[in-house]
Amino acid sequence: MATAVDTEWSEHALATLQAAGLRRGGARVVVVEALAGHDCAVSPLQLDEEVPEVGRASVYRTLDQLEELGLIKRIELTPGVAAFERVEVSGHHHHHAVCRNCGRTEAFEDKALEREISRLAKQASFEITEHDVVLRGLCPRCAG
Amino acid sequence: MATAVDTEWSEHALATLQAAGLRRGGARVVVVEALAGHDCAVSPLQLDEEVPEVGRASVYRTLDQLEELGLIKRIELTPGVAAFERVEVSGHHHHHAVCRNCGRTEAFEDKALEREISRLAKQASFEITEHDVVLRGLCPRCAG
DNA sequence: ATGACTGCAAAGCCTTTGCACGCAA
DNA sequence: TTGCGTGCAAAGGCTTTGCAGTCAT
Repeated sequence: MATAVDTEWSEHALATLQAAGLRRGGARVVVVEALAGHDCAVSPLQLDEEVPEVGRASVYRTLDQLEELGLIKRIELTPGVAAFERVEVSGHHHHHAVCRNCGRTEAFEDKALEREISRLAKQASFEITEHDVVLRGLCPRCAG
Repeated sequence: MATAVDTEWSEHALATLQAAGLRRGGARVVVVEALAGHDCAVSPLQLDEEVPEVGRASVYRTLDQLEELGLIKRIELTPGVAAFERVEVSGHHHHHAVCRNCGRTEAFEDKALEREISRLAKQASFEITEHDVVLRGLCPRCAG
């Protein structure tokens, strides 16, 4: 998980937007690049603070479009607060543990878990395309 | 999974509320009984419609208290819409598949999945007490 | 030139809060 | 009797929508 800006993703995202017939508008590009700098979930309002030059409505509109195109994924780690994460082209992804006291999160990956989930996805009557796993409890600091 | 009212749960819930020093107020009892009649997630507004005699604020307040006491669990199946489910004393529970087109949900249980999750919970640095798994995709009807 | 894109401000929705009355204990 | 519990209405917070000007193509 790189801490640097994910240029591979942002280029892919901008290309996909373009392929979908959307213009490379200023606000759109700025939001995509802001997202490229986050390795984990960001809320729309956080993002809006990071890019004061972009109107809040445009941040929300861009997030909608990116989600629609499968470039980002929506998750809700804290009740009532939406958050978005990049979807890597590789399919590589992680899940989260969230502290119910302070909201701190920890990301984790697990192959065995993914295997069970693919198995379930296949046996479900739905055509499953994504999944979320969230573990909740107390972080080391809050558990004292 | 019974389709009848879960009186075991509602009695346990009312007893727990009482043990927590809360009074057996009219609105509280009505909301608990309404919850006892749902086997899967219900939203606060749905619940409020079912019990017109109870003020909306009381529905929300009661849900907060029940969640606080671990008698119900909050999940978000649809973006921006909270939903609550009873927590069975037995610990027995299910997860959900949600249609991203029509919102229809399907509940499922899986022992192997639960095993993987307990394993992860143990190895995490957090003290994990609960977890959610949501599968998303298209239901048979929407997948056509 | 043309219509998509943007920012701003207003409107919407769900949820929470304030307050005075009513009821459980 | 006491103060918790409740309903109503107002306030809050996040998100969406309308509209007129601007910019990408």
